[in-house]
Amino acid sequence: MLKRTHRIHELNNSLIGKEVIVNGWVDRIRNLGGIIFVWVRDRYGIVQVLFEPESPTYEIAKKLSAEYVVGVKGILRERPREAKNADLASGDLEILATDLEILAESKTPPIYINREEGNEDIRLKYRYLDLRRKSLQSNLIFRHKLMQKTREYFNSLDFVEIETPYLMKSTPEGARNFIVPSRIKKGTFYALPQSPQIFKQLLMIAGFDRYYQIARCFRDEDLRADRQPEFTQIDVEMSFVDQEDVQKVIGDLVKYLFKETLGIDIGNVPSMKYSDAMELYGSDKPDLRFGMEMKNLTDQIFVRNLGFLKPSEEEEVKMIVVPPNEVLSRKELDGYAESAKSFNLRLGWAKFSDGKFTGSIGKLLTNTDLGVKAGESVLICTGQQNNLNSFLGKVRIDIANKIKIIPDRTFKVLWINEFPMFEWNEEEKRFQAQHHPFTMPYLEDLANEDLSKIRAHSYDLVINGWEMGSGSVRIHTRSLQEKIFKLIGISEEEAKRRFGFFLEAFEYGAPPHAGFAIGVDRLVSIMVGAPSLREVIAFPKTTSGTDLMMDTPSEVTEEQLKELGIRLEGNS
RNA sequence: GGGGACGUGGUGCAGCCUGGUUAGCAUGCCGGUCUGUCACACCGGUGGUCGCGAGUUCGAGCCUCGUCGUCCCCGCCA
Repeated sequence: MLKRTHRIHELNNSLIGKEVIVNGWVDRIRNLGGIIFVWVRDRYGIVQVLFEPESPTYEIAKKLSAEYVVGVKGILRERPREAKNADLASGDLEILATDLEILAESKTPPIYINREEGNEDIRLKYRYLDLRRKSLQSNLIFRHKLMQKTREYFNSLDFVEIETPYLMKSTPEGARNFIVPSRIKKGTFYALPQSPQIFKQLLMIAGFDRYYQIARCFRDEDLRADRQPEFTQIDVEMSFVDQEDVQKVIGDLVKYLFKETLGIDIGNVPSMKYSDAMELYGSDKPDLRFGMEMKNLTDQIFVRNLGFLKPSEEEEVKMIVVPPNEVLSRKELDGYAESAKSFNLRLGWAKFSDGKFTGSIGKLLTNTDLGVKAGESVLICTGQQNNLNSFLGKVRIDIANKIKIIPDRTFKVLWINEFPMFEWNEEEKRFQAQHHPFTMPYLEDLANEDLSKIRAHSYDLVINGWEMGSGSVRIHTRSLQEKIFKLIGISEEEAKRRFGFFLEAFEYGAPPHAGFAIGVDRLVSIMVGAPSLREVIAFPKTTSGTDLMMDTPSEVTEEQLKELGIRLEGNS
């Protein structure tokens, strides 16, 4: 075998005149009749190889086709001045072939390796070919670098990386678990972890003090562009710390990662209260790359005269101001008013130009009340607070996308603090933990009769409108943990049955602790500008949770089922 | 669970609204000409169960219904 002497990026001017061997895949062939140019590609780059008719390799070279694997021996030389290619890193050089070995042939590939096109189902079916593409390779290499920098960062702060089990116990609340049947104890099941939450808390109780892990997590829920059934988290837990300490460590990590991988200084990460985020942006993950914050007009006198927009006692009135643009048509603005109705909201709009307002509520407005600039439009919406916030929050983002005011390659990172401890589950008619039931509530709020008013020491990291991770201060006493279980309707017996070991652990000296977890897939996606998580995962699943390459999930044999003591319903 | 978009030679798309003769374009692939190309060029050729099933019709890639798959969204995802 012609074994390589150099990887392609290592070829440079100092090697001109020397004999080199490269290994790689045939990327492109240009056969000019008398002379054949072949681009050979490896992980590091592309180099042009030249086959001349006089060479004994010429006849072999004629057999080459796309994606053949080759070893090429030849003399590295400078290209003639007029034949240099500035688009190629090795464009000043070429290899004059003296020997060629075909290491593997290839069928005509079903996707083009060197073009950014192709339907995703075919790309996923032939993922090993898709992964030959530059964009995917650089995404995965970026991801590798980010994980290495993460380890470097935590190691330097005396964190210990500890693995936790993938076969564990089903947890209450939250996402559906993937279930794994036990063969040895028929009729019983493991669950794959939604996160290593309980284990990392136990590690704190064990005294490890500072733990991290780059951990796989599993959630059996419906998928989206930003959700895979298995995903990776940078999981962190610390003892003898408060919220600020954790945010400092994580904030510095994110800052370090941006600096080390992209060379971007994101500055220190600012904080915002959950209630402010909802009030200003209608979202607990606000995108701060652009303005258009919501303005609350409820207490302004003039809204009493806004006709159908006049608020009732329990309603609010909010406005967003849209910068001058040529994009938003009357029809589109009317469209927002129309969709507002389906959320039990009332919306009117007007554009300010030539000193007056035009539009659905133009006649009702004066600029002494609003103070907008020429060319700006306003959308004013009235209704029940929660609906109003989430609706206008979505409209804000929708409009910003349409009028293209969201800057590219900009990263706005922030903390959202003081989340509500509980949220109402309408289906089950009970409160449940908004973060998870191990979260420390604000103790001064606990006396509150209205559970929705109790704040939690939980916090999210948000980048550009994406939830990038979340964490909390944890409960570390049995009595408080039991109290929280009770509040969310987990009975004492159930708590004991499912978490007895955990509650017991609190009785043997549990230190105050807090932690966080960052979604690696999302972080990498946003940093490389990938439109979907599938672009930063080597072997992702489709939105229906299947792997098109392996064709799984798939059936198992009768024998396998029998061993597990499982019988399928129906005739399958 | 619900809504929407898409499914046509190996690949990417057009054709569907308004049903009618050999399903078109690009690229790939095969053959030929060509000694400085770089998405080489030029000439010739090859390649299609129009996702699958049913229905309407004299006739379906096109209309209808169902079904499967991919993608996006809502629910869901502590």
